[in-house]
Amino acid sequence: MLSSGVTDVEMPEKLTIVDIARKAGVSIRTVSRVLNDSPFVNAETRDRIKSIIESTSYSPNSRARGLASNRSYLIGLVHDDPNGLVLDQVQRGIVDVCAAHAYELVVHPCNLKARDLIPQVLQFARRSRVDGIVVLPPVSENGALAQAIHAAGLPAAGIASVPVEDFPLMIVVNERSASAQVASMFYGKGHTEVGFVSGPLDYRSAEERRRGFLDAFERFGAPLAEDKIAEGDYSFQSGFDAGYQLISRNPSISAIFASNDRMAAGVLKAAFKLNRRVPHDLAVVGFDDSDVAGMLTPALSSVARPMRQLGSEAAKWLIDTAGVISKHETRHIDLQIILRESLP
Amino acid sequence: MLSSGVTDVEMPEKLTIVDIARKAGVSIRTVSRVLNDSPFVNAETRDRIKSIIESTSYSPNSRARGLASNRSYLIGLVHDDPNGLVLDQVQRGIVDVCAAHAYELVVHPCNLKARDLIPQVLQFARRSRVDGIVVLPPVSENGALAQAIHAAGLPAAGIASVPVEDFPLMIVVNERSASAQVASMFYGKGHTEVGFVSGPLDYRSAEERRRGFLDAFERFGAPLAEDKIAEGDYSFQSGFDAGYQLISRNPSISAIFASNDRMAAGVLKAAFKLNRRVPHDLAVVGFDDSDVAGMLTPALSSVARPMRQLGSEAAKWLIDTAGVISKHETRHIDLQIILRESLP
DNA sequence: TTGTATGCGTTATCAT
DNA sequence: ATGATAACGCATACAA
Repeated sequence: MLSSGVTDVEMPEKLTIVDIARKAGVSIRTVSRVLNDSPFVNAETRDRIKSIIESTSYSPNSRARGLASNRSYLIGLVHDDPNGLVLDQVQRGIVDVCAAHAYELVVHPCNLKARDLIPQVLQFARRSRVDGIVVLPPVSENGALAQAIHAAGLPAAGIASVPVEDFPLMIVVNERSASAQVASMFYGKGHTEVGFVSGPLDYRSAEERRRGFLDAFERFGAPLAEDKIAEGDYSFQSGFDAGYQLISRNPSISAIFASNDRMAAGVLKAAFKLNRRVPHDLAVVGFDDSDVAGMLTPALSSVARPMRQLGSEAAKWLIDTAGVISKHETRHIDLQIILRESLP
Repeated sequence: MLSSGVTDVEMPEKLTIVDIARKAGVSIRTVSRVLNDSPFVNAETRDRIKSIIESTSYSPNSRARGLASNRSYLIGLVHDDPNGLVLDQVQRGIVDVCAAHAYELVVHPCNLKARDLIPQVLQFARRSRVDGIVVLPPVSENGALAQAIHAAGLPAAGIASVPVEDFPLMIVVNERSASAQVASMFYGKGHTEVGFVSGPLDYRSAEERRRGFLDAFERFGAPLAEDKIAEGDYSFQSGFDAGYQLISRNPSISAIFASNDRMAAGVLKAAFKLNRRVPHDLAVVGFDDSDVAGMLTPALSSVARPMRQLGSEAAKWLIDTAGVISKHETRHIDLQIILRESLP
């Protein structure tokens, strides 16, 4: 079976549970007990076996394990184009937890706009036989997908800005309230004439951020006029266009909140073109606290989501419940605004 | 075995090869042949079985498959902190290929500076039993790790700026020559007084980029003086410091090449602080063509690596060779410079 | 507390 | 061209 290629040197022969059992002079059943932390093992026996396992580089074959126990020890991650920083952080958060439980992380980048998104994701789950999946926004906002996942009996943790039914674990990132906080900061610092760059309104996150910000200003008795609101599509260019429009049409504007960092970067550029100095003439705040925030000139203040922690939480829940889901659970996460140069 | 939790609705019963065999009125051996594209099957029988598989949502259990064939159908990705864009692109590139071959991608973010990096990576490979791994820079630059991986008999594809021995497939990204191209562009556009911001010289990539750029200017007969070279650590702040120093000490400088986009962003900021207009007074070029490049003001020209394609190539090789490595192979990849506003 | 034996869903050897 | 059947490495019902 093994190849005879040139690289096929004496690679350490694969040990099995049988080898360990023989070395320890016990049956494989006992070794299995030790591997699975069964309490019904003589302490001394357990220690002996454990030390043997330590000294050899034995690692139980998770495929065999999964085959016997009907689990895969795999967690899936389904996402589409979050900014890179988010992706890295989430993955690390998940792996942090996985490593401690001998689980692995399988990733499935997908295309939110694809017609066959749902069958694709389901097929991924079937093929890989992951024990559960973590779904990131904006994919997580797709209710039909969540429903399909649920119907397939696949444990899933959704991370989104609003509760999405059908996710057994729903981690709701409180973007609306964070956006309201941005409004408060603006208002508190004396910005009464402000602009808002919305994301595409078919994204729930965009809607949340919008409502949070606009409603707050209404409560302050200073609702934004139509011409102080622009809709972008989360792209840099759309942010530039929106910013350019807002600023040139409303010379009195002293602050702009953009629904993500990309668009905020576009606003900064528009301000530059229009000779507005940030933050002197115009304060700007973005959303995501992505990689770029600190690299822009001026550095961008932004709303941060603790993605690594969220990844860990989701993974921990999936592993702990081990497929036995007794009831759905919703958690709410509050966000923090990272202040940099663009909002003094 | 199955839980009785509330979510445990009628989930589509799992079909096995036995079910398919029965439906088709053949033995499982024949179904297995079809699944593995064996030529020794009657065309008609094959079609019948295939259509049955299509109509049911049967998907072979890769765990059982792996157990029997001693493969996992898993590809591992080992990396540490490339910029997020790189990560997403590489993962998509790998998954593109994996999906077509019923493989999955398992990720292992690690810490390059960790003392136990090597045992950690090896343990990851043992535990997950991946069939092969892709190692991204800068982790791939660690020769000792490559050696250990090789000694463990684990098929691996390394992506780095220089050939690293012991990687059966070595994809060398020609960063030196790309950097020389940047030098040529500078020189061709009349920039003779230029600055260079190097990465930390214990990174091979930093060394390559440095050599490429500096050597080129030597060949032009315009070698850079010491005070036109600064060393950063790939961070934004170090780029700012380096840029500030270079510009203030050398008022005549008309172009700066920074070894990555983060530092280039810092240079842009330094230029801004020192009232140099980019690109009018100062041209700037970065490296990575990361997410930020297009979002900076002015937009940053940068050297791009085709990470998605590289991911695909690496995965394809790992899957095609299927563990049977007859000889080591080295491929060279040329890069492209993406021109934006910062280099007119 | 420990061991025996069966089965998980495939692949692959050996028949036929 | 097709079919029994023994692995593969482990978990677990059942015995002891």
